[in-house]
Amino acid sequence: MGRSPCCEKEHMNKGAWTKEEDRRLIDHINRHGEGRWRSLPKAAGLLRCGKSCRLRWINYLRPDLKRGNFTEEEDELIISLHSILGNKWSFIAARLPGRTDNEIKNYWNTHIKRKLYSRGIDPLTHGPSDDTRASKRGQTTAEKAVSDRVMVPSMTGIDYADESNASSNSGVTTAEEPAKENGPRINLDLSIGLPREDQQPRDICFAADAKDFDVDQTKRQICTCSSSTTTITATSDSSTIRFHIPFCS
DNA sequence: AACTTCTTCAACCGCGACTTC
DNA sequence: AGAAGTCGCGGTTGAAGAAGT
Repeated sequence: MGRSPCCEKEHMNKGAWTKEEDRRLIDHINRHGEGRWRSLPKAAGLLRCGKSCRLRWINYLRPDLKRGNFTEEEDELIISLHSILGNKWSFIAARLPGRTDNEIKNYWNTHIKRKLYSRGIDPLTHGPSDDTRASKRGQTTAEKAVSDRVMVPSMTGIDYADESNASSNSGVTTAEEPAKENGPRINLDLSIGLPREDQQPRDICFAADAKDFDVDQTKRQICTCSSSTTTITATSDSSTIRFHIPFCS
């Protein structure tokens, strides 16, 4: 069967964008808005793949982008978000207005990693630096395990409180923690979504997959929030992960 | 000045998730 | 139900400029 290519590779421009291409893309999006990336290149008269147009707009041309150096506050925010979220650059970017996931990812790899090493902190585990564990490039098994197994609510403005284990990421067991292999393996597989049309305003959906984690089925529920915030807690014998969710009015 | 090595970051690629039909 | 289309994410690449020799 196979997937059809995202675009015709032949007769397509690749590499750096020219000023004229940028102008056409900006002009088209200003007139028609974002989206419909697949058909955009033809409509805008660009010999580019739709994906390439989307990336160029999101990472470089969007008017709300904040160009320039990262501030010390942004550095620290990225570090603390990364300690919770791992390489979930899009989630991290959602908390830094004007910054893109690609920009943060590059900044992490070129600046922050080095900064953390100089502080004696392992950027992968956010624990004490241990050169024997840290790979020189790419994601370790542990890091991948964390990012693979914790699905973070796709809303901005979410605070995470982890009461499980102050020294570990969200109390999640990882491939490099075989000693805990026999303990409860946490795979909350949480998802929190915006309310559907047929739900009451300010409702949120909370679903926990109980495959690997003994979640009380009563917690699989739709929680109605009557105040400006609500807290959802999932616990096992050894761990608690709490999502504290402020709502926008 | 010429060459090499290092650093940065825009852009590409592959894949999974989601949507549409 | 499932195939096809589309979007978005995260890892990786490579060109360009900076720094070092």
